Amino acid sequence: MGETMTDMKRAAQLLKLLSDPTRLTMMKLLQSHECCVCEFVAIFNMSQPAISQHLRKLRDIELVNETRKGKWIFYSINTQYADYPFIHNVLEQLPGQDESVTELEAQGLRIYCE
Amino acid sequence: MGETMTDMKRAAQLLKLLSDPTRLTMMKLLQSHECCVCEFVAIFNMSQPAISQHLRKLRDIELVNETRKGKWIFYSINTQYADYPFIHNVLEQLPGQDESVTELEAQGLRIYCE
DNA sequence: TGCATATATAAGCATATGATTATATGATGT
DNA sequence: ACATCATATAATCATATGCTTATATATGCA
Repeated sequence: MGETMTDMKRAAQLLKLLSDPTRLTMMKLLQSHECCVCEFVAIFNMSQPAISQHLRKLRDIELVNETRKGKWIFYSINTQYADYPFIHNVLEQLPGQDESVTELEAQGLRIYCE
Repeated sequence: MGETMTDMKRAAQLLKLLSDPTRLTMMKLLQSHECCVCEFVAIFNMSQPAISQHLRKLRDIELVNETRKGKWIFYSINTQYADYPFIHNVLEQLPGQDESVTELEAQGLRIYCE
């Protein structure tokens, strides 16, 4: 069990993507909930372009999928991604981030799409 | 099993340390062999100051120990480090780097200290 | 059609990163 | 004491990173 990364440069590149607190938390959140951009903006209390730029990095290597639902664009983890097991294993070691979503719901900022 | 990181910022900081190919490979190497600086210089074919500076970053947070043996300074993993299980788990997913050491031995560049 | 909302992109900028060269320190051996 | 080897540190520099502000694009609704 546990496929190993074939290439150290590749592994380092993936770790670099995860090495930003915002992106790392995003990925952890996405493990349990799809999120749209405006939810991330509320959770991280960060400007919308800043959030978009973090998501772009995750999207560029296809670590996340984007799906438009009406005026929102939802992001989700691309579990089909070749090196996803590696990422998954790292994320598994991190504390859950569900309070962020709970808080978001409490503030009425959670976006529900059918 | 598997203690989880308490803090996402801390986790991101550690991942950043591992996110450089040189440092990541160093850590993987150190999992099986103590190494001195000149061995790293030979393995990575990189300048001595560059190697020293990577080691410094690992040393600064006490992820590695240094021990002087004669004129050499050997580095080893500090397995007592609080977040070492986290690091270890990441490293376990990476391919072994033993060929580097084998090659080093073949070149007669391996340093043996009693 | 026109306006608001959601998101992406571009440009600019301050700071971080990782290398280089030059120099300092510390141990070994004569 | 001196020369040499191993390593660390300092200064410098090019590039990368992550934010900001401004603007573009796409959808939904009156």
